[in-house]
Order: sequence, then structure tokens, then C-alpha cells
Amino acid sequence: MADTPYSSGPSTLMDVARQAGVSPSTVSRILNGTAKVSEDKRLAVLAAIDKMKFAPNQMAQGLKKGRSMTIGIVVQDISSPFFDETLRGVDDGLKGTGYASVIVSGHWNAEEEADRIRLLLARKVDGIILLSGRMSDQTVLGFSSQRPIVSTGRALQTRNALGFKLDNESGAYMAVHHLIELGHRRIAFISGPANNIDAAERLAGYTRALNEAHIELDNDLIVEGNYHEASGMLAMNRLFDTHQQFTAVFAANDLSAYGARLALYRKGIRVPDDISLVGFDDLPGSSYTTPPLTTIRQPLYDIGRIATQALLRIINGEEARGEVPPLELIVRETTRRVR
Amino acid sequence: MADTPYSSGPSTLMDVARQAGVSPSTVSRILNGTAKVSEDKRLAVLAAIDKMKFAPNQMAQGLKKGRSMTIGIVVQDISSPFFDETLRGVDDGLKGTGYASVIVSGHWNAEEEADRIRLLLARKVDGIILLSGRMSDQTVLGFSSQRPIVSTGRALQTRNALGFKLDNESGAYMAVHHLIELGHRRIAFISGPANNIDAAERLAGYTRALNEAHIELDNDLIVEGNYHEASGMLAMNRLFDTHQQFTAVFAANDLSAYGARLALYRKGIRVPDDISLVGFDDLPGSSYTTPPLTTIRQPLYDIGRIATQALLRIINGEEARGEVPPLELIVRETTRRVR
DNA sequence: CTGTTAGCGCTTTCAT
DNA sequence: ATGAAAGCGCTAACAG
Repeated sequence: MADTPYSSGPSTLMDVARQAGVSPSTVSRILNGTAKVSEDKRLAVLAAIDKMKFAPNQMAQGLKKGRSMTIGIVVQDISSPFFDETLRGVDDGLKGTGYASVIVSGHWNAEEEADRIRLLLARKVDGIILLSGRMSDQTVLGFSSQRPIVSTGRALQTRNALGFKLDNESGAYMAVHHLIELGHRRIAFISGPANNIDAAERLAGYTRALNEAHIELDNDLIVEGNYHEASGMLAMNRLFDTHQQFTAVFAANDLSAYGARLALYRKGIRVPDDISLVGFDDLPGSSYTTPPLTTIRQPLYDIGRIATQALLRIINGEEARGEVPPLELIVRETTRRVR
Repeated sequence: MADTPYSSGPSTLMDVARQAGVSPSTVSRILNGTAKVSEDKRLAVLAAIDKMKFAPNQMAQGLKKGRSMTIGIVVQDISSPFFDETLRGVDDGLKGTGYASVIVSGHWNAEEEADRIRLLLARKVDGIILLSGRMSDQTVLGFSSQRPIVSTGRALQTRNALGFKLDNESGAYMAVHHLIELGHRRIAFISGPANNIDAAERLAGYTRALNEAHIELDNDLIVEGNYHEASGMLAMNRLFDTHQQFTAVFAANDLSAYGARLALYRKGIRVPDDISLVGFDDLPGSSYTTPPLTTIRQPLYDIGRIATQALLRIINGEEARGEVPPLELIVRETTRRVR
């Protein structure tokens, strides 16, 4: 471990005080607008700050004030378009607030999630945004006794925990209902992982739409995926290998729809002419697939922004609240009336 | 501003010391393995830590040690698959090191980039990773006097600054050369923004490949995009509107290739049967486009991981080094021999 | 091996 | 209006 000598050792508030011929408290007061300071000292201090390129050491500030001006974000997979779109909302929500965010990934693993949250807590983040995840609500509530948490994908509402939950069931219903309206009756479903709550809800929506239209549920038409492209492709191939008859497929998320679409392409099956396809999420890329994907839009960006604003409110001792727009069917070009 | 009373005020090292009946320094020594401590005190302290769920306050540690155990990452656009794939590499590079990262976005704006870096510096990050960006090398070098910086997209090598630069020119050359080998001679080029250095280099590669094959450069075949999907689509339409003849198009990045591909689809032009298409980047989604995209692969993930490891080395006073794999042509299904 | 002391850089009473 | 002093939670000499 060698020393790393940087030319300009960053100047401290003390340096500024000396340079301006005032006490450190005066400098602090000017920095924070905490009290009236005579104009001449003000100017002198400001000049010194400028000259010495002084910027307060945030760690020292944080230690003293008990506020790190940092919030922690727990995603499950950095580099998934799903989370990234939400992160963009968070980023915008933080804009101009002085807060920065440290992003950690739980990798869809409850243990790891809890670990990461403990890390964030040790870093004294002022609050936490939890995006999806596998932790129990109880665990979340537990952590919320240390720092406020707002989470997506769960219904929560306490003094310092807030959750937003979208209606996956009715989202899936909308998707399948759309297909049924177009005359489809043999509708395959590429589900999400069985142990995932959202996935279960989407399956329920699929089922309800079928029931309502008096279409018998055919379990051979349902194949489990894991929300990734490859699994969508595999699922599709499985459907073909077992010689299922269907005119439409509903994929539980856009990524698996992409995979399904590729499987279809490889078989020379046209979308939507031969088979209709609908996804779920409306990832940014879904307006540029070939053809553009019909899907259920999740307000990913808004979720990020609204969750952030809600968290900031809780941090400031205000009431925890916030509401996100509902799911919405976006009809693009992968669905058409059955012939 | 109300107070936010959390049930369990986090315990401090002092609390642990008292509880275990030892001095704070002893606790610190055990925490850091800084010196030998008798087994019985060890056990007592460990028990106390466990009982009180103590975790050292990282802000206090940081203030004292002058190390925040945090690195700053400057991206240009959180929620671009390009940066996110690199971030995944960074994340993996940080794994198990005790470092966390705060990610800020420069939004392709030199001013904002510099601003964000100053923010990171005030937060006392131990180092900075700068992904692309518009700042001058001089400015980067300037900042590197405060904290080590490793940057992508520039060739740098000093005591505490390191840059990785991929050979965009030859990447573009490979793409176009591939097309020429397939018999294409009228090859359109959807460029990146004119003020972008990478974009200029890719144009140079396009030009060289053409020259080498004795194909005359036709400026009408070159249309400027901005690296986003929509611009690829627009560029393509412009080509059609001006009635250009061509059998292949090279897009300066995958995103604009996606847009171009959609424009082609809308015109009922088949890819690759009627027109061949090649992109640049090899984003994760490019193996699942319809059809899968032939492209120049950038080792995005490796760049992130290697940059991180290099930064960590510099932080530890070791020599700044690291090398990333070269660009590579990935032939998939959007290119074919001209008929 | 272990405790005492000083102090990282800042904010905040408390005096004046 | 301003300075002196104490202290946020931790670590690192320095004694012993």
C-alpha cells in the first residue's frame, strides 16, 4: 500500500477561515445560511472559498448532521432495461435535491438483498428504494425501523415504509382480453418463474380472461419461462415440439416475448399474420422490435420518479404518499384479428 | 422539517466497548484486525457486536481514514443498454472489495459532466470511472490530481489517470469490409453525431474500406444520425426519399440499426434478402432482434470490469494498467451475399 | 496486549 | 454578529 500524493490537498473549511481571517463557525454559517453574517466577512469568505476551490467534505458534514444526503437503491439486475428505465425516473426525481444514490443489486436473491440493505444502512443512507425483490414484507418493515424504505411491487403503508403495487392480474387480463376480442381462442401463455408473485398474478389474469370468454383452460398451452429472452425462445419451441395448436401467445414479459418472436422467425411463422404476440412491460425497445410489440405498459419511469419523491417526503418528515399510473394496453403491430 | 424517530438508534463502537467492558480501541482493533487481542476480549466484543447488531458507521470511518470506500461512476445516460452493460462489469469488478459506487449521469454534456465530478469529489469518492463523455482530456487530467480516474474512450496514461480506447476506425472497417466481401458496393452509412469523436472514427473506417475496394465514396449515401433508434429510422427514410440505390447499410451503432430495421420493415423491404444491415456495439438485445443483428462487438462488460480493476489498483498505489479485448465482427443474420 | 488521547472536517450550542 | 469549544463515530499513535 503506497501513498498517493495528490498535488492539491483539498482545502478545508479551516483553511478558508484562516484565509478570510474569520472563525470556522462563520464560514459554516455562510455555507449553510444558518445566521446573519456581516457583508464584508461574507465577501471575504466567498472570495476565499472561490480562490481555494473549497467544497465542504460531505463525509464530515454527514457525520455531524447525521444526514448523508445519499439514498440507496436496490435493484435486482443492473443492466436490465426493466430496472434501468426505473432508475432513470429515480435519477430525475433526485435532480436538484442534493441527494446522490448508491445502487446495489440483489440479484433476485432474498439473502443478498438483505445483505445489500445492511451495507446501505452501514453507509448511513438517508433512505432506501427497493425495486421488486424477493424479501418478505416483514423483513422490509424490519429494516424500515432504521431508515425509511419505499418499495415497488408490494402494498405497504406505515410511518416510514411505503409500497407501490401495480395490478398485474388485470394487466394480464387486458392482454388476453385483447387477443380474445380479436377472435383468438387458442392462446398460449409463456409464464414467469413459478415462485414469483407477479408471475402468479399474471397467470391469474390470463385464466380469468379465458374463463370469462368460456374458453377452456388448456394446461398444455402454458409453459414456464424465467422472464429472460432465452426462456421465451425455449418455451416457444416447446410448444412446437409438443404440437400445440394456437393462434396467439401472451408472454409474461417483453423480454420473453422477444425470445418467442425469434423462435417464430426461425420457424418461418409470420407475426402477426400467422400468430399474434403480446408482451408485458413495454420496455423502451419494444417500439422498435420487428414488428413493434403489442404489450401492457408499466409506467417504469414514473414508478422511479414517484417512489423517489415519496421517499424524499418521508425523509423530510412529511406524510408517506404517492400514486403511480395504472397499467395500460399498448396495441402495436404484433396482434391482429384471427382469420 | 420534522424529526424522524427510529426505534433502534444504531449502536456505536462506544456502545459495544462498554457492553463488552473494553476500550473503544480494542473494539476497533478487532474490527480491523489491526493488532493482537486476547481471545476472551475478542469473544466478548464479538458477542456484543452481535447482540447490538453493530455495524461501524462508514462516514466516521471514512472521515478518519480518508477513504470513503466509494467510487464514482459517470455515465452519460443511465438506462441506455450501452452503459448498463458496462455498469454490470463495474458491479462485478467491485464485488467483494467493500467498495460501493455512486452513479451519476453527465447526459453527454461537458459542463454537466464536470459538475457531477465535482460532486463526486466533494463526496470524497476514492476514485472515478468516466464512461465516454465530452470533456477534454485536459479537464480529466485536471480532476485526476484530486482522485484517480479511469476513463473509457480516450487514450490516457499518467500516474493517476488511465484511459482505454477501442479502435473504432478499424471496427467500422471490419463492418464495411464484411459487406464488401459479400459483394455489396452501394453501402449506405448512418453515422453518429458529427461532433462525436467515436462517430468520426467510424466514418473514417467506412471510408477506408470503400477506398481499399476502389469504391467511390458517395456522400448521398451518408446520413447523420444521433445514435438513437428514432434517428436510424429517420436516416433510412431520408435515403428512400432521395431515391438512393444501395444494397446494404452500416449503422454507426446498434440502436440506430434497430431504427433502420424498423424503417425497412415498414417499407416491406426484407432483411437480409433485399438489404443487408450491420450495426456497431453488440448490445445484449442484438442477438434477439428479428433477424439477429450482424454487428461489431464492443466488450462492454469487460470494459467495465477491467476499468474497475485498474482503478482499484491505482487507488492501492499500484501501477495503472489494464487492457481490454479488441472489437470483433459478429456475423449473425442481417447480412448476406448480394445477388 | 490494552487503554488513553488526539483528531479527521464539519456544525452547533453557548457565550459575548 | 462572531468566536470558542464540544462533539458526531471512528482510528492511530503513544504509553504502558
